[in-house]
Formats: sequence, structure tokens, C-alpha cells
Amino acid sequence: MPMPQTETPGRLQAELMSRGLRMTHQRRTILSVVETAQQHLDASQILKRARKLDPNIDRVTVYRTLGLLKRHGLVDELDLMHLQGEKHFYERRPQRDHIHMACLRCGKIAEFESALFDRLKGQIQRECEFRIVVTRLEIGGYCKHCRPSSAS
Amino acid sequence: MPMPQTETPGRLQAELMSRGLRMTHQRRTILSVVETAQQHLDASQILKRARKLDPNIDRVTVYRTLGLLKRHGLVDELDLMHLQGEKHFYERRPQRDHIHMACLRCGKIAEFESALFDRLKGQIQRECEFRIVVTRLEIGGYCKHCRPSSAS
DNA sequence: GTTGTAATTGCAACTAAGTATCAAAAACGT
DNA sequence: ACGTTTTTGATACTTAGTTGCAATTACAAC
Repeated sequence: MPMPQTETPGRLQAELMSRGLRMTHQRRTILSVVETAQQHLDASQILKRARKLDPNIDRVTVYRTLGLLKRHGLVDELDLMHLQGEKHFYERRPQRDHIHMACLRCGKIAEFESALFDRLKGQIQRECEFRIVVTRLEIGGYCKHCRPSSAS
Repeated sequence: MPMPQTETPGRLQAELMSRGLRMTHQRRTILSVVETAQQHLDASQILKRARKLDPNIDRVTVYRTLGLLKRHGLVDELDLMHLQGEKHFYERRPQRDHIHMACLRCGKIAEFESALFDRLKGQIQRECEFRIVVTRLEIGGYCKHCRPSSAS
């Protein structure tokens, strides 16, 4: 998951506050976990990390905060092709949508941005008269290290 | 969900048998439910319909059969943006991939095929050296009937 | 058709992910 | 500092899906 050094720390906090939401200690903690994550985390991983910073945080609060972030379009929810059970993973919504590719053999997740994807979204908005709010393009297959021609 | 009249009934059955799998009465029943579905069904809807044909079918068998169909690439699993809980929906894999658009207000699901999408997949296979097995592009937003400029 | 074996099923118990309720606690405008 | 409103944590619950295993069934070989 890209984690550019230029990313403003605390941006999620600022966004939520500007929307008039109360900034509690728990929310700040959970947001900082999400913001500083180097990989895609699921709810229980987020809880575990949040508890290192504030041991009293409840998992319900994690679910509620993730729901809040989703509703405000600040994080995206991913399945990552359900390679590891039915978990959902979360990432800050990037400035430009990207595609997630999950290797069915080694489990590695790759990301990819594409002008064709942007054009496809434009086509959908125009031709289907559909106002896009959120997109999720996940692809399962074999990465270059896992695709001998014999790949099953 | 498109259900062309030209679709061969029993095609899923034939596919599974040609792969050397045993064709049990339960599997035949579940496959016929999936094949004749006019909408996207979730596991419990599939169970309910299968039980109308064979009241003794167990939900475990439904899950197992869906897993089998997924592994063989004969059905695709969809979230439909989780508009109705955490269910998964299933559809026969179409000949050409399509995009699912879920209206966040009225819940309607639309489908869309696009040459740009096909090109995007080609780009990914080439530039990322990634052999695509399955794709899932889901879009949440507002359909033309639900997008007054005031849509929240 | 019968037989033998391996795959499949149904049952029951289980896990895992997420949600609802509600009293107690905390945020934050005044 | 006060008071209202929001948020939290605890508990209990729901829903989706899985596991283990004995009983049953498919189907290939005869």
C-alpha cells in the first residue's frame, strides 16, 4: 500500500473534525492506526494496534469508527479476493482510485493505477447516467513469480 | 441479471461432470437453481430454492457446492457493495466480464459490459505480468432515478 | 447387476465477523 | 464549569460460513 512521506499526518482527523464530528481519544487512536498502516489491515488487526496505544479500546468502537470513515468516504473497504477468510481490509481512500491484484498462490497484493480505469469510470458515468461514489476493482490471478505455464 | 434463452440448460452440470466430479442429486438441484436464477442470489436464497426441489438439502451442501463452482471458475461471487449486510451473491460466470453498479439509494443493481474494461484487463496482464483468473468490478453510486443534484 | 472404494452428504457443534441495546462517560459550545 | 448531545464499553446477540465425522451415495470394475 503506498504510504507517501508527503501524506499529511492527521489528515483523517482533520477531515472528520471539519465535518463537525467529535474527536475522541479513541477515534484519534484508531485514525492514527489507519493512517500509518503500511499494509492493508482488517478490523481485528486495527483493534490490536489501537490497543497498543490505548488498551481500553473496544472492538465495537473500531467497527463503529470504520463505519464512520466508510460513510464519509475516507477509507475504502476491500475483500482482497477473500484469500484469508471473510475479513474486510481497509485503506485510506487514495486521491486516484487503484486496482488491487491478489495472487491466488502467494497471496501478495499489488496495486495499479491506470488511465484506462479512469476512462472506464467516465464512460460509466456518461453512458449509464450513474453517479459514481465508490469503486472497487479486485483481480485474482497469478503474479509474475507464481505463474509458471503450469500454474493450476 | 441476463438470462439469455440461448443458454444451454444443464451447462454447469455438464462442465462439472467433464471435470470428473460426481454428480449427485443435491448438486444437480443446486446447480439448476443457480442456472435458472433471474437475479443474484445469496447462499440462503439458493438453499431455500433448492429445498423446494429437495427438502432434505442441507445448507452445508450449498456452501460446499458454491465453493466447488467458485474453484472451478463456473460462478462468480459478488458483494454488490454490501447494500444488504455481509451476504455474498452468486452468478454464473458470463462469457464476457461485466461491471456491477449498485445504487446506494434504491439498491438496484445494473450491469455493464465495456470494451474499455476488456482493454484495461489486457493492460494489466501485459504491464503487470499478472495472469488474470477472476475479476470483480463493483461500483457504488446513484442511478439516474436516484441522483437529484441534491443526492447526499 | 453386484461389489468396493472413494467422494459426498447431513448433522451438530463450532468459529468468525459484525450488530443492537443501553447505562455510563466524554466532548464541546456556551 | 455547565448542560446537552454524542460516543463509548460491556454484554448479548445475529448472521455467515466452517469443521469433524459417521452414514450414505456415486460410479468404476467386475
